[in-house]
Amino acid sequence: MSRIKDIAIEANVSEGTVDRVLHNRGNVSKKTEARIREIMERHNFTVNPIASALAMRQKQNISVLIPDFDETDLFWESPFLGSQKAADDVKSFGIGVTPFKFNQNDAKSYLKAFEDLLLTKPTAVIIVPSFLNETKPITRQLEVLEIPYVFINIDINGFNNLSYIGQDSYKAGYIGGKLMHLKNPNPSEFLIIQSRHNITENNSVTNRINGFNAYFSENNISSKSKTLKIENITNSKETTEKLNTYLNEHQEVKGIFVPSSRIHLVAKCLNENFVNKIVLIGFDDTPQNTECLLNDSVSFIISQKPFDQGYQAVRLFSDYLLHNKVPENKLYLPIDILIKENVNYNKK
Amino acid sequence: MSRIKDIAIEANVSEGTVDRVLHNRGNVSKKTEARIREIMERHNFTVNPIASALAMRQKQNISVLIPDFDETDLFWESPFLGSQKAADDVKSFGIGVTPFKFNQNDAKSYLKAFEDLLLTKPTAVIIVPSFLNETKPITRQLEVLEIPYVFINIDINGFNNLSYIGQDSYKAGYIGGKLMHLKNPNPSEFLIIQSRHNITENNSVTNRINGFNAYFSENNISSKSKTLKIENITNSKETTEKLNTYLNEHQEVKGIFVPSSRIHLVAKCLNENFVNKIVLIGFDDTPQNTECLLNDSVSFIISQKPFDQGYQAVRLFSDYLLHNKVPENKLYLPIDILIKENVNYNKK
DNA sequence: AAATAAATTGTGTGCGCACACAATTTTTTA
DNA sequence: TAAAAAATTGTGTGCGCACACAATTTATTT
Repeated sequence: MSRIKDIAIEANVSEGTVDRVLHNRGNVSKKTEARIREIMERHNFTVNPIASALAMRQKQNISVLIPDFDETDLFWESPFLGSQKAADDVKSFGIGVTPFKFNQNDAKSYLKAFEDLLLTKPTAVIIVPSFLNETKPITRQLEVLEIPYVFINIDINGFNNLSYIGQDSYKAGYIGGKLMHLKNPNPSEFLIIQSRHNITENNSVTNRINGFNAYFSENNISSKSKTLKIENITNSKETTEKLNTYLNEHQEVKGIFVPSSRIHLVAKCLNENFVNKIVLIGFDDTPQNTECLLNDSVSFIISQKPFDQGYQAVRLFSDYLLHNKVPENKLYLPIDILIKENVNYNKK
Repeated sequence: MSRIKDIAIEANVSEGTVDRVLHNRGNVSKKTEARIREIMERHNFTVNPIASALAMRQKQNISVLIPDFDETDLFWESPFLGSQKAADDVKSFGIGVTPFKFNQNDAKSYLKAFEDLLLTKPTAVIIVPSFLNETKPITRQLEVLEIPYVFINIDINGFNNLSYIGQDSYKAGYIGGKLMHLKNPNPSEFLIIQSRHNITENNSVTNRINGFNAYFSENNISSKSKTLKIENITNSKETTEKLNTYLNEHQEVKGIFVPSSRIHLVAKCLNENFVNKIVLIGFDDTPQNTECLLNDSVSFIISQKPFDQGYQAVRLFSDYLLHNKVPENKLYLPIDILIKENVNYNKK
């Protein structure tokens, strides 16, 4: 592998000159620049990233704008851990990764976290765009400063994000429909549960529901679905009451589809007599949901690989910042089908 | 992040001494060694792998002993590509990865490839132990030379391999049983197909079959399975004849389980009139098998993540060689359940 | 106690690159 | 044509570590 020194010798110039054309620093005559470029190309020259990283020392700084997590909702822990793992992988290349957390129920905290973030002068930003309106001014600022950004988990359009990393929600919902049908091959009725939370959150829930329903219509299956809204699904009393009341009144319901990570709440609130009769399908392998698979209260969990979202986003930026590698516009992660028997092999 | 220099200053010694204890080179009095170790631990010191790699220059050399692949059997392409990808990730750390391929039907080529491999003086070896008997002398040589080795894909016991990276075959077969049952909830009869090839190859096929059957017995499901041996499954004529003759004589068969990557051959040879009546479940998302999912001839493919096997093995050794990180004895990869709708998201 | 051997510790160089700064050459101006 | 300015090119240092080699201290022998 040829080094800057080798190129310099062959071009009959000093290493500094090669360095100049390499980094487009200018101040090189067109003639020698052309000569050097030719030699570099001929030798297929690439800088030794190791030596480069060592010389540069922590120059790149990736910031992550991500919802906070606690015991009641651990979902966002995974992307966070993923970004940490990736940070560990790339820290030797002089890339730092700094998380900035916000309350996903409070748009103001989103803006506030971004302010803090901006003060640290990041060279790239990873965003979970929980709030559509507030995301506009944020991305505008980044664009003015020429700081590239990607979205993870929530795929919103009309922005100049370098890439989106996450699930194809529609397809994931579609798979949910297929699995539900698999467990209930005969024409049946299914219940889709929505919570207030889902509405403000993002449109991936909507896409999942559309995908779920599309499976049945596209395949001419006469099964139908209805939607039950539970304002505050984290409130056990409300959920228990609404859910079981509905099911008592609609004995024809054979399955419940929860297009969010809250399937465990539904499983918990379900009356004993329904547990073995109704098929539950939900999203995201949080610890609580995993537990539901293991105790047989939930049949399938569709995972959107949250860990990988964080991990890949950081790696994507590393490649972009270090090697100018332009990523795909959409990086759809695998849609994992988790059951009791394979869920434990997916732990990180 | 503290450097060797910082440790040296605090311990009141030179950098060379710290270096000695760091690499266990000896020639350090117990007293100062203890002092240095204490300081390193307190500061949570780790060497800067970048600087380390730069100083060492390509000293580590990981060799991979892996079956060859061609158009008729692309399975081994994935682990190969995985190792290449990982090689790319770590090459800057001075780690080279060299593949050595053998014919998986020819034990001699296995030994021959190993001979070539040994001549390159590898510092670590990744092995697909296709041949049990021949693996013994191979590993013995490695042990004499104190070269660490791991197995991927095929989990054989009684060796001093640093780790095994691959699938839990039994569990994967068990999941195959569950999926088969899901598609055929009523008591049914299933057919398991074995080829001569499987026998010499490895015991993961056996484990998958055991797992498959275990699902039914453990859950008190009265479905039964029978085994059909097809000597040379790659021979279309033989396969077509044996398969359809059997099925004609056993109309009660509702599903076929192929515990190898050859499900596409079965799908191809299946008579028209059986295609929509019999559920097919197989392993490994090779291009041919993927095609079968997409054209609905196969219901489920269980993937053992062959790409990841190659990738993880190289990464595992990197961590081991560079940071002395001792790996798990068994690194079981996720068991992916692939269907028509999610198979394309798993492409690399 | 001096001489020798052994154990322990210190020093210097290079890995390939980035970047500040110095030196040189070329062009422009007076 | 000499002096000043601009353009171009060269030089040196440090990033943190590995490792060969040199220097020093301590233990052993005569």
